[in-house]
Amino acid sequence: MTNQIKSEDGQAGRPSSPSTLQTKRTGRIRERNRERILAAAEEKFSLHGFRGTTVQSIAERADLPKSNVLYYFSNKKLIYYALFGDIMGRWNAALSEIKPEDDPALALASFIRTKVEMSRTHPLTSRLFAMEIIQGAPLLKDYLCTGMREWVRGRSEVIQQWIDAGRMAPVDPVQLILLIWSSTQHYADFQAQILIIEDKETYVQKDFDHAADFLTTVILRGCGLELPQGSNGAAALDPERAEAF
Amino acid sequence: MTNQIKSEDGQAGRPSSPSTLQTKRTGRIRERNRERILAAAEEKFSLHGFRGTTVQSIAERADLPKSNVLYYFSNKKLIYYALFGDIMGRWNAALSEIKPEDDPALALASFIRTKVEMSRTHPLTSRLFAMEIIQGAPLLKDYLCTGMREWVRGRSEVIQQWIDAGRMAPVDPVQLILLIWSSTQHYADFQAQILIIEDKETYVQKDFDHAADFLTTVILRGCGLELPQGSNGAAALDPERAEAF
DNA sequence: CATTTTCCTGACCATTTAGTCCAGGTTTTT
DNA sequence: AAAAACCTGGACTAAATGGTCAGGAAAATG
Repeated sequence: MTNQIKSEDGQAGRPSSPSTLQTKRTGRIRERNRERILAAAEEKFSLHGFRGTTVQSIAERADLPKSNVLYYFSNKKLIYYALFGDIMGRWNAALSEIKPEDDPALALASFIRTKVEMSRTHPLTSRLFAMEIIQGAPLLKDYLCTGMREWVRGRSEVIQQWIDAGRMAPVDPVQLILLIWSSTQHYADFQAQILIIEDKETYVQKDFDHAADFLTTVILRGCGLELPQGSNGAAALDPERAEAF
Repeated sequence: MTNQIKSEDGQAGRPSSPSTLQTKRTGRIRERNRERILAAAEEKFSLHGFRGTTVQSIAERADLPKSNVLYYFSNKKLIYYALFGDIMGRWNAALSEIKPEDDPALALASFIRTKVEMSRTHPLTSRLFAMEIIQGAPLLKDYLCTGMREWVRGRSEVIQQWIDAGRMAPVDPVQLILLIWSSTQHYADFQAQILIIEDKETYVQKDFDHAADFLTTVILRGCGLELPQGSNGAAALDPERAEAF
């Protein structure tokens, strides 16, 4: 939440409101080009990692001369840093808090669905993050040590309370979070593999829905939970056979 | 830099039977150095990807001069290729077949456990594979198209038979395989993240056992399955509370 | 308008990298 | 002991890469 990786020139006045439109016209170009560079960088870094990506290739993708890229970001590392500043903020914003009084089934289902949706809408971000972690998180280590550890601790405490209250099966909360994390992340990170296995060219919305349904069904049932009738996520289970279990 | 890579599997240079001892003595050194180079390469490639890895760094890790590395593998790509040749073979060997007459619970539990175990014993391999997939599997594409697609198809057919026979809940078999794949793979690929979250320096055997127990419990239950009494994998569930579900 | 600020870029540089070549060396096999 | 296989330091090349910089173009400002 408040945790933001630094870098990223902070407020960077967006010319959004009509009042500031005139006063803050300076920087418009800067903003636009920054975005283009970061978008290109996300693509490249997520594909080849930090070392494997050249500034030149980012520049080409952004359709700018290399000099111009280095005018905005004085070196490669700064681009990388800036990217993660954006990313972690976006993630924190997307994943809502859970509270002890929430319904466990609904809360977990929502978590799963949001995460799958993020795999769909931001696959590059997901892969970039994965790359960074696989490489030992040299850059994110600090952030993870504070931000994410807190994040996980908070959620697992709530889950533990659900368990203590007998509202779900007693499973290790941290492991549960990891399970949801990995299984959802997978749809973005291992897209290539999945597409090959399923013999498809691309994912469509339906595929993600199907995946989310499946994960919700299995994981919730695995936690001794069931979605309230009519809730989203029960579609994966064939009602004919479902009652047998 | 005194630390060098263990030759790992050792099947190569070991004079196994007296009969082959004489005939295949030539090439012993070749074999040994090949192994060393490949082990070093696996480490480096899994850390920085293909582009991000230099031949020099591989040579240093293998404690050999660069000339020697290039004497064995005339270019970088050949090292990378050779690695995957080894890897896919090892994987296929490790993951046993499943048959319709097997017990679903036991078979899935075994699959999960083997896969977690592979995350423990071959984390580098796992990460290397992950990297390759994230990058779109430029090299593995062909293999995946034949080998892995077949592999998945075979397993999912068996799972489907289990479902049709009413021996487990009706879930999408392919999705189930993906779920097991991702959740187990995760312990190797995202090791850095997990260690940070759990505030540990390294994994120990116990951690992997715990993870395997958890996954077995949740996924099996998610499939409407239960391990026969006394089987491995039930330990994660507190028996006090277990009966409530 | 003139001037100041912001933006842009081609040319340039030092370093790294993959890969070649090879002559002379060592070790192993026969 | 000869032959075959293996090893290696170093010198070299051609391409690439990260990064610098001076000076010019465009835009904002007064």
